[in-house]
Amino acid sequence: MSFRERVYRVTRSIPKGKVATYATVAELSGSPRAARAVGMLMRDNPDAPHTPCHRVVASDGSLHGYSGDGGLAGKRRLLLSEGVVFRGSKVDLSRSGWAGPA
DNA sequence: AAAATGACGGTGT
DNA sequence: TACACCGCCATTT
Repeated sequence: MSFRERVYRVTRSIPKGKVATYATVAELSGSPRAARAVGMLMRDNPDAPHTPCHRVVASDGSLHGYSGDGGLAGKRRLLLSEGVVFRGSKVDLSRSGWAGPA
């Protein structure tokens, strides 16, 4: 099982209507400081049917990138569509932030 | 095997 | 709050 396998697995486990930070995904994947590497893997999976990478945002709630359709704008719209609470151009992590399995 | 890259995070200015 | 710099990790060349 590779690091990426774990990352994708975590990404899939993010509840609908909530978002996880790259750092959180990295931590749940076993490498708390690998947020950067996580982002790379997300890029490889735009919006694959099994990996909702659009639910992964930066630590401050800001959206970084999105290789999927619509780019960041599309990503923001998608999250909004799932019920994620936005605060301006950033996600309200205090409300829609997901810190991992309860 | 080594160097370069990148959807990051934290700190400093 | 916004911008710049350094440090980190896994992947790719």
